[in-house]
Amino acid sequence: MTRPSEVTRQRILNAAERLFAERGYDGTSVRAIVAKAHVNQAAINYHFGGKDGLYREVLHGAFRALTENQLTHAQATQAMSREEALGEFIRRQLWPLMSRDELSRHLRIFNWETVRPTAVFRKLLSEEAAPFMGVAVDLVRRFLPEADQRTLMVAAIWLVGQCSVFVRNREQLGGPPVGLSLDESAVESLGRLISHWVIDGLRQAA
Amino acid sequence: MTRPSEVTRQRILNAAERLFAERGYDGTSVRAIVAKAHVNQAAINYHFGGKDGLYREVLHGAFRALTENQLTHAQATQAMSREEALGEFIRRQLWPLMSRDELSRHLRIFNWETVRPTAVFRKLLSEEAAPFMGVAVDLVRRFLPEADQRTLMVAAIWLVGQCSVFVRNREQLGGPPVGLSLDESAVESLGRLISHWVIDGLRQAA
DNA sequence: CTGATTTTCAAACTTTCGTTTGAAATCCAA
DNA sequence: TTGGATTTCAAACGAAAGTTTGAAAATCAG
Repeated sequence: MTRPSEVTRQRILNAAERLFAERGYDGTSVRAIVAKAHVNQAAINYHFGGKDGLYREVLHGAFRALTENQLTHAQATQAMSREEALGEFIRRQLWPLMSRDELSRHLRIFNWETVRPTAVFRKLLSEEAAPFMGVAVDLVRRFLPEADQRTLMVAAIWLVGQCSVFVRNREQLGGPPVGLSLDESAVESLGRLISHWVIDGLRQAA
Repeated sequence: MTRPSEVTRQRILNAAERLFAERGYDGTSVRAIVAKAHVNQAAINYHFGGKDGLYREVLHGAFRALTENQLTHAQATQAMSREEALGEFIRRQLWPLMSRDELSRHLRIFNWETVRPTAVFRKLLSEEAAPFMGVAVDLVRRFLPEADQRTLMVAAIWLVGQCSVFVRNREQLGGPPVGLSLDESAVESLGRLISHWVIDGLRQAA
């Protein structure tokens, strides 16, 4: 295990993550990656066994970072009231709107996968997404204590989706015909609005 | 204008729409399209001036069909109560879950554009999406008559996004760890749940 | 039917893709 | 320092991409 080779690996991973997030797997060429990473053409095949292996590694990294981010903050919300916890959850969902570059990048990679899931991604999801969904289920359960398993699951997915339309389309929302500004204070008020609607919706439903 | 050439055009458009929806622009080769359409390799360049021109045409067609579908049904909801109208809106948003193949295909093409918008798509959106958003704005205005322009717009986008998480991820939701069945009756009850939460959320907010 | 126009076709062209190759350079334990 | 292993490098390979070409076929007005 030599150290200098590790910086090459890391340079490739870093460049690849950015390009895969920006242009997707098909839209990213190996030559574009090695150019951005300032490494040799053959380095990808040497270190990762090919474009596929590199992508697999990037995907794993993004997934690890995202779940880690979610789960660490989930503990903090245990002590809050259900309304505070939900507001906090939604605010964190809106984080990518505020130039959280790394987070946004990881989400973007997932967005590509949403359109056309890779086998690798499907496996990753089915094996390791349970804790992530568990956080959302626990959250809605505090509003719907009597609901059955299926309703809880639907509510959890619904909750996760509340912000995604804003996060996913933030570029388009800025221009016509919407013209929604999304600076820091705008995102704050957006979070308040969504929290308000969601809390009232779930409260009544109980 | 000769008629036989029109069937070639149409065969190409049909095959291309399916493949672009399934695999995206980059993932679809000209050779795959002509094979599916049973036409000659050069036909795409002859009739559409290239892969780009063909994609442009497919995108326009999908957009036209979607807005048309939305606007014709919007008139029918004018006579309903605001709750009925909203329930109807949400039910229609869930349509693609129930094997509305053509609709699903058009939506899928848009989903690819959401990840990485084409210049063509951006132009299309900024010039022709206003009536579409208008329907949603009119709908939420009946719940929030006193709200300002920006709040209405946010609420409209929020409303449109209510179902997209289910529609967009329907493949993954079937498998672990979620295991959500989405047959006809399940989609019905899903629509009722979402309508319930949204109506209560907006009603309280007023 | 005739002749000009439109449309189809097989084949080849150019470029770009991911990958392979084998030698040169570098590294590190002994 | 030395010698074997690891890592880098420039170059080339074969496959697949989008496009072009020019002749053959089909079409339609007159």
